[in-house]
Amino acid sequence: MNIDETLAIFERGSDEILPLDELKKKLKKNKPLRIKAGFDPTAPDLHLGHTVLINKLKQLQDLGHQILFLIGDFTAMIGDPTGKSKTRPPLSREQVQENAKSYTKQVFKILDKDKTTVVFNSQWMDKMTSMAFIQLASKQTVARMLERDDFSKRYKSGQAISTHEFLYPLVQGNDSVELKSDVEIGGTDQKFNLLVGRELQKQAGQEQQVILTMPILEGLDGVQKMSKSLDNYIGIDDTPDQMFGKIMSISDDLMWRYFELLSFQSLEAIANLKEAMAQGKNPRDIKFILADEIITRFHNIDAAKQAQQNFIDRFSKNQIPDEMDEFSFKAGIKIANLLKDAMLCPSTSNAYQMIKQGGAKINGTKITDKNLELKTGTNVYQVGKRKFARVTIQ
RNA sequence: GGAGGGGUUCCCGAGUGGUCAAAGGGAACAGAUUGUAAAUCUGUCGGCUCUGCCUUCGAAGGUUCAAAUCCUUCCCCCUCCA
Repeated sequence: MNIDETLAIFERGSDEILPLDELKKKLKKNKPLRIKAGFDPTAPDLHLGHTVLINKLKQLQDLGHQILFLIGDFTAMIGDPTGKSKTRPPLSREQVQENAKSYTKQVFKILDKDKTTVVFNSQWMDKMTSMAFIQLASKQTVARMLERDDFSKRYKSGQAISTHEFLYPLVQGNDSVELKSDVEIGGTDQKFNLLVGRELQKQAGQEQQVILTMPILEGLDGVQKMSKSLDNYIGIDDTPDQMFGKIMSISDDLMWRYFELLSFQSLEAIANLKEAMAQGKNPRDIKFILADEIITRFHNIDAAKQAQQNFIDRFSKNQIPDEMDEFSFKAGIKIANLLKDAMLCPSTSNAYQMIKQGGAKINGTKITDKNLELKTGTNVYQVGKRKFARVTIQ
């Protein structure tokens, strides 16, 4: 494989490679590159947003480069301010370690475990003296820190920035010095932090790392980035049915974004699908294709087919799902309390509203009377289109 | 250290003694429509033993028949000056 071909793999789907010439130089040495990617062990459940980056690591790993998978257990205790409009609450050491364990386990569904070097930045940060830490802090000015987009936004809009948040980019940059990384990969929101790594390596007299940024994947809402805390994510541990449902719920525009960043189909194939939609093909069917590919990747093709069938049965044919939570109550319970206790409504007030609006059903029949006397037996209770529970009245 | 501004229901943000469970927007939820999409329209959007009752407006006290609104103390945030 020649350098141009290799470069194409680096570039595919990436947002920026800075500076590109340096990457070419590094590749010309014909040695495996040390490729660093850092992760905060804050969200123990990986989602498709993370996989955009991990897929890239996998591609580079397959080219024979060395992946340095850095778990920011030390930095997690600072709480990365990147992309946050608020100070992030720091995690305890116990939480961090637990998260890190589950993190790596999931990552190795994609990366080759034997070829990946996992490191924790507490390995060197715990040993750093306060003197060394202050020296590290002296390597960057406040004005430079405030250049960072999210810091300056928060500063201008009058939101709090704690001093320790300034340390985050420095620690991350210092990690690059410790690891002598050739390339660091991160999301576009990490650009500033990645550049600090270059800066610190230069000051340490090292060859500077090249930075490669990957686009941030939008969550199901299509606006904010996919994240667990915003509950707009598709987890790689989600069941096939969950994945299918979530993928189908995204907007048509977002579907193309997902194709671009998550599909392994060629750009040409994706262009053909777009053309087909313009010709009148139902966008729903194209979404099916996307859902199939992703579910096949994390489960298998049979699961994908089954999920699709379940989806069609459930929604297109308006059937109720086979599996749902089951509850049992004593006779005499009021309908509103039942809906609340069966987790179908967050409160009895809300339950009354749902009944009033015709959103509550028993076996598909609308509940119209809020004082309805419930007969004993087992029935399917439903609120809205997707919340079901099998309830037994004793 | 000094001066000033501010903390309102999930978020933003009105509200300066009663008509305030608190305007408006966003998000969310339900209904209609549909491709369980988007857009649109309608409604809801603190809790409960639900045609009524109870609890909220940074925290704790106080004044008052009555407080998100006034007073006191405390906590937190921001701006300018040093």
